[in-house]
Amino acid sequence: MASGRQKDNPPDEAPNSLPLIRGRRATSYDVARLAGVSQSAVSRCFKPGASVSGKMRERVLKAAEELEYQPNAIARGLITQRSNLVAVLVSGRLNLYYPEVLFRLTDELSKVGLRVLLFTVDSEDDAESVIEQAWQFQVDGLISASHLSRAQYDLLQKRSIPVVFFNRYFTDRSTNVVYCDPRAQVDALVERLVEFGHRRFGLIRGPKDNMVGFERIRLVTEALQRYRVAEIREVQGDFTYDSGGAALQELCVHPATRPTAIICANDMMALGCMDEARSVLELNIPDDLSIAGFDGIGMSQFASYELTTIRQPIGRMCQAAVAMIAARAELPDQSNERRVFEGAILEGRSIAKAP
Amino acid sequence: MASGRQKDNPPDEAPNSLPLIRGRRATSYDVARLAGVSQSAVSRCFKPGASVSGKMRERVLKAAEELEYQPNAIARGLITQRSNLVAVLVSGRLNLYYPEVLFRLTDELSKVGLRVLLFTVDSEDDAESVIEQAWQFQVDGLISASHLSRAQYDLLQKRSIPVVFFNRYFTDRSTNVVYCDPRAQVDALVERLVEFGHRRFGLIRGPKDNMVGFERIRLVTEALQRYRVAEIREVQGDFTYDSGGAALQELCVHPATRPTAIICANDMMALGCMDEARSVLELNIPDDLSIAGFDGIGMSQFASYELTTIRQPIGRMCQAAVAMIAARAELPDQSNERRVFEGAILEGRSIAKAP
DNA sequence: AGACGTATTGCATTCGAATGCAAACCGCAA
DNA sequence: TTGCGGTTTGCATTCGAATGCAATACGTCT
Repeated sequence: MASGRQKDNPPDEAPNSLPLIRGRRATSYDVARLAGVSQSAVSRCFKPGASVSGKMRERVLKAAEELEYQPNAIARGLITQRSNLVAVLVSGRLNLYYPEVLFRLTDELSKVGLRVLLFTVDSEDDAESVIEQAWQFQVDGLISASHLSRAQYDLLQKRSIPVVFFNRYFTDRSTNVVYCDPRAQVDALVERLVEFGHRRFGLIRGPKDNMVGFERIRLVTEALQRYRVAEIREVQGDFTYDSGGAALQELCVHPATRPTAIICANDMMALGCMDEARSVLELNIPDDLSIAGFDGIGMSQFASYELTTIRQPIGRMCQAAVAMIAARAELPDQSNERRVFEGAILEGRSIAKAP
Repeated sequence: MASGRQKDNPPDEAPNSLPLIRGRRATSYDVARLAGVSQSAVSRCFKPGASVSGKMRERVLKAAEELEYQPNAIARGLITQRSNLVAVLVSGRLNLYYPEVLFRLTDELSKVGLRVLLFTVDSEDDAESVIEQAWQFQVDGLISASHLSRAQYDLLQKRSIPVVFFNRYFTDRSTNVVYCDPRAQVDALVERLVEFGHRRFGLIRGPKDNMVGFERIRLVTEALQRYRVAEIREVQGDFTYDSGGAALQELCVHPATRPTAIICANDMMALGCMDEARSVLELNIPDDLSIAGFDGIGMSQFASYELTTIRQPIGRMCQAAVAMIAARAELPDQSNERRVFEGAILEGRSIAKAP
């Protein structure tokens, strides 16, 4: 009775019937029947390293091919408790930095047999529901390139879903992190600007809740203080192009004492800044105003900008993130890891001697 | 024996134990036990529109909350034959147009309870394996914003996976398509340029295998012929920034007879073109050379470019694509649908009177 | 109270693949 | 031939939720 799955179906049409049996996809039972073996045998033939004789494997694979059988990932996930899905969270506001990361992550993940369940997150509420979704789908791990609250992270921990943060972290929690530390390059950049004679600096921050942006500006500030630069004006941006232009206006309300060098927490704002400087304030970059950014996004190197910026080694960072999540999908209880990468200065033409 | 799932487990610790029972997630059985009802009752409480009394629903939901129970999407998918996953295929080469589409699609899909299984596709071989993957995961549908071969499409058809093409289609197959037809805008644009006195045109094509790029250039050519413009030079690009610059060089090998107006099959190439014109050929845009593009990507409106371009109503197109795929996930056997959207001219400052 | 109709609930089975265990098989040596 | 060790194979069960069907509870009317 319980064993009766094999051939107590209503008398079939031809045994070697069409690939799609009555519109349904072929199952391991169909293959087993056609090959004249048990369902378990079929299953084993698709599991690398299982104990199967050559003869058997051959017969099964032939039958499988004939029926166009592919193991059902859903059923497999149910029994193995591994979905082979990784949730990837990216911020939706179009930062042009995220897509690059996202595509790289996707490629790397697929190399190790993991699929991307994509979520865009724009607010903490979004993140809330994303976590529920990810949980429902039994994801094997989660890579977050967007903001998560501590409570949300703790929830993931409790549910033992491995998490890797991409370019963000908590100061008061140990987590898996892939991170780019631009310290050395910030120093070099600031030294360079100071040597160029800049004494009045403008800094454009990222959104308040963003660690990376905050950290970048902090490093710049510290470096400037080391060089005894006193005139530092900071204004708030939100990583978007428009906010870069607006921030520049704010920095230049008193034209006489405006900064001669501006460092933006990301490239996108730097571009906004350059455009605003040229087209509205009618300043020459870099002769009248030096501008630098962070990230090294593709368009920062377009001929119109040639921005000097501190680039992240995105490719290697994505590889690292995937390696970390894959390892933890395999063996969930590994200790947290923190991989820090160096940045690199991308020499553009957006900085020069102070006017 | 067969019924023995309910309480023949080894004697449990406390019945109202921790949310994660021995590290495992709570199942509907756990909830049922805690609430003192059957598993089916729990299932029904999570199915909208099922027949459940208020009393029961209350008890179950309370128990579920206590155990932090969420239905397991994998198990549900197995039995219902619906995964609630939609495969989204985008081209990986960084076109800056895809990310925008991708994020929009993701948002819209999540509104109707569908999740995105993301795949990047750079070659036909990629597509091959993507289709296998999608099939393994029993996706409820597939939205393709990248190239698929006819054979691949036919395979999806045979497996009765609903497919919606985004901005591409076959001329010899009926498919579900969401598409932007820029005909009217192309006419208007060409008329405008001709009125501006342009007589020598350069056209920069997209990659050979791309329908949309081809179609755009075809429409432009036809419009130009209608206006009796004879001097049309076409060169090949591949949608990237760099190829735009290279194409411009090609068009200007004989400076004396170079085009005075250039239309590019997408914005990205138009930007490359503008930059090349300004920084290498030292031409003024738009006074020496008019340039126009297609897409209306965000950066085409940056102050450095202010490109005149034909925009796609991406938002509405994504909504349409999602509506189509959602409907077909629900009822697979609907006839194919073809939704065509109008473009819109985005007035920039990149075109002017012929020199 | 009894009869009937409707709204709830539970039982048992199902989806498709993986796997522990036992049975069957093979080869080889005694 | 028998016996032993190792390899293949199959049996039966499992994962977690959904659902057709039968059984029960509940309410209403006579």
